[in-house]
Amino acid sequence: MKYAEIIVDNRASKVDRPFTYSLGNFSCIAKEGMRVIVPFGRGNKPIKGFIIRILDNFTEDYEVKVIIDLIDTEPLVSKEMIQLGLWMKDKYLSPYLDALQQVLPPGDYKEINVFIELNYIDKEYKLNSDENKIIEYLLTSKTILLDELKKNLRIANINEILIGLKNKNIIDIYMDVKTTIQKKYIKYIKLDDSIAYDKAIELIGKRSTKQLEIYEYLTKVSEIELSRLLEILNTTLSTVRSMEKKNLVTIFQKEVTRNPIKKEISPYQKFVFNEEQNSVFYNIIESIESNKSSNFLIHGVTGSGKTEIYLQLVEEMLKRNKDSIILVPEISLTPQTIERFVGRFGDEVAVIHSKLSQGERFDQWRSIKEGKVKIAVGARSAIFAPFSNLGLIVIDEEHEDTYKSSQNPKYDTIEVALKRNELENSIVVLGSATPSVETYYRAINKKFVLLELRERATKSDLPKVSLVDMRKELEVGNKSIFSLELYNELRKNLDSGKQSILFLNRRGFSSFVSCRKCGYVIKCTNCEISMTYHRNINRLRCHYCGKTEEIPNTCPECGSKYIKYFGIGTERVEEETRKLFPTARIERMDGDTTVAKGSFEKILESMKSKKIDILIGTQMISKGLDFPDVTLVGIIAADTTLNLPDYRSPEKAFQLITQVAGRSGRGDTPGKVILQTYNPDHYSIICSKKQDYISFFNTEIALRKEFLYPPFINLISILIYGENNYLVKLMSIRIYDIIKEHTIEKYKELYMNYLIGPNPAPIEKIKNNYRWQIIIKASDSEMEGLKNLLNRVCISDEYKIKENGVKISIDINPNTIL
DNA sequence: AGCACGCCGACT
DNA sequence: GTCGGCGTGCTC
Repeated sequence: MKYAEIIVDNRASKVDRPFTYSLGNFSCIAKEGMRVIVPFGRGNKPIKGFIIRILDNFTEDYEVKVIIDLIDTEPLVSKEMIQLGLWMKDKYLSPYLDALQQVLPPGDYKEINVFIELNYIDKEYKLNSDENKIIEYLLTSKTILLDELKKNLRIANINEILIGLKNKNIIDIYMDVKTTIQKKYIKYIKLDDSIAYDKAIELIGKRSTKQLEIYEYLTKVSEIELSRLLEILNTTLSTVRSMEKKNLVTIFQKEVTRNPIKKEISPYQKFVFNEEQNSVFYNIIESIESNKSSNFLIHGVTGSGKTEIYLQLVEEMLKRNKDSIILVPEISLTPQTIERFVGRFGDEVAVIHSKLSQGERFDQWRSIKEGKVKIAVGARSAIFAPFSNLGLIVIDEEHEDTYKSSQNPKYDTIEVALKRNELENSIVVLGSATPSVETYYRAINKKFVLLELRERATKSDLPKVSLVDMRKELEVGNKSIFSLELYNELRKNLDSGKQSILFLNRRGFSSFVSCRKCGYVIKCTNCEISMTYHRNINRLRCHYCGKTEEIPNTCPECGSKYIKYFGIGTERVEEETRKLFPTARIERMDGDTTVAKGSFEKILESMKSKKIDILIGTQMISKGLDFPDVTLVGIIAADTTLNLPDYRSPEKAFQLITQVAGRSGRGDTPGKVILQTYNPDHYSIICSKKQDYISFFNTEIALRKEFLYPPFINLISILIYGENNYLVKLMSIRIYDIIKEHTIEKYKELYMNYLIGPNPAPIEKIKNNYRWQIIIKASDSEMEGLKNLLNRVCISDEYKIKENGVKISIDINPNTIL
């Protein structure tokens, strides 16, 4: 008799722990990763559960119950992936269910159905009576739900028999997910053909030219999508409606198949490496061949050809019959990277991105699990691609903060990759032009093999960056958002037919609205965040909760009329640019102009085909874009990121400037970057002007060491939030007191200020939730004990401090502490 | 989260 | 006496 630790399907935090059950008759066939039905609670209600561990014996002094049934015939995921999930649970203090969700098939794993399909009948093999019953049942219809088979046949140990049949290739067992998405319909229009031509013309009448136009058009095409008809003939629904009333046309619904339209991707040719690329590539290959499980950091300047190295590494993996995972920050941000992988490897690639529907997502997952593809390209979650023979994990632009999850489990993709590596013996390759301070520090300390690419692949020079002190511009009377130098360069570029990019890290028209008399700043009532003026809707908008508001004529505080807009956003940049260069073709790309599906790709396409002279955008345009004719990048204001109250903001500013600057001069013509700032003396600005990563790193790492920030220490952020500020504060104080009581003796001597708070978070309120924050600094060796304490205080509520409606979010080494 | 148990007040 | 209100505590 064996036993199993089972995670039960119940979201309540009180039951988010393993329960031990006896496996009874299923002892021999039950495996980790299978789903079961167990009796739970006093009423022994049957619920679904998931086996995380099999135990050979059981010695605790409580009674165990016996599982009712085994749902699966084989595990949903491998043992390694379950290990990975459990590791995340511990590492990031997340609930079991959330951690396991990541490694389980996408969608609701409880809704996965197992199907049995008849394959062929082997005449040589003699079926026993149970087997015969199953085959006979399968003959009635080819595919049967496992559940149905169990219910109708009532054969003891049916799972075992089925596996036997599967091994003899007589049946197929596979899984599929119930798609809960409703079908999508689109309105179509066609002529009612029971009305003859003459009769129809009479009904339309002589004055209705539009109706006649529609009628004539429909005789030609027979049927068409309603919205397309309106667009083509430039007419409105009311015209169509009046025709419908006369029974001239019929409007009907047609189901849309959700096949994502696959853009025709042209093959991407292999490039010959330059000397640097070659040495980096062989360095990695040698390490694979000598079977040293190793981790690498490729630090290569923008445009140094990192992608080609990844591509050829993947090719090497294919030769060895090994699988590869390629992670990119966010799929829509780097369409060119995707095109290159699909262009080179075609059908071998599964692409996992956020726009996939549930069903499509499951299909991609299954093709990976079943070994139909060998390469997965995708955003963060693709790190959990269920390959069985993983050889390579590439994390491109490893410094990007999308690699840290902000939902439970709040995992860091790089750490997960390293763990997967450890479990599955593959290699990890990180790449960036501006590695995160943590990663570079680890590389220097030999945790990664550091590989450098100092030249651009095309031998073009890095763009020349010139710094403009905007305070001096103001002194000489230039109140515009463009410095004289930027204006002149833009003009020059327009005249010579080159493309330019203008970057500003804030959308909207102005950054805040304030009263000149009393200084009152208009803030969102839900979020305590200053609201941004958006000219296109002529309203104020909160960038946290999306709420919009009328612009007041007088100050709500003092009643004065001197309400004014301050700061600039991309909308304003666009307007000013159009004013200065009325003939230029200008496009804006930010969160507001790319909400519509496909609009992002559309703008990139017109940029590629040189239908845009000046592209204005937010950080959306800073990554991975490669347009050879862009020779000028203007950074309107480099300071917005710099001034945030977060220890990482100098790093973020440096990375952003370097990445944006890297868009310039990637072709034959040397590029130029104009960097406008009000802080020309800040080390972040100075280093990015010189494009000197190393000196930035040296300055930053010294500061981190002095003020005790990562990588020298771990940060734990405890965010307590809820709608009742009093209760939130009360609970924060209780949590703080308990932590202090348990740590003060040991920690106080080590660090002066290891426990910070409880304070209102820098953003005090988001979506009507008041937020309080406690920050703990702890060394690696102290983490274990501390997490244990936090688990007892904040999660299992051993100290009974929980208040109704107050929630806690714990983040280990968070991205930002806002 | 559910669900049973139990301790108290109102009622055919 | 007993029915049912909800507060409390447990779930392998």
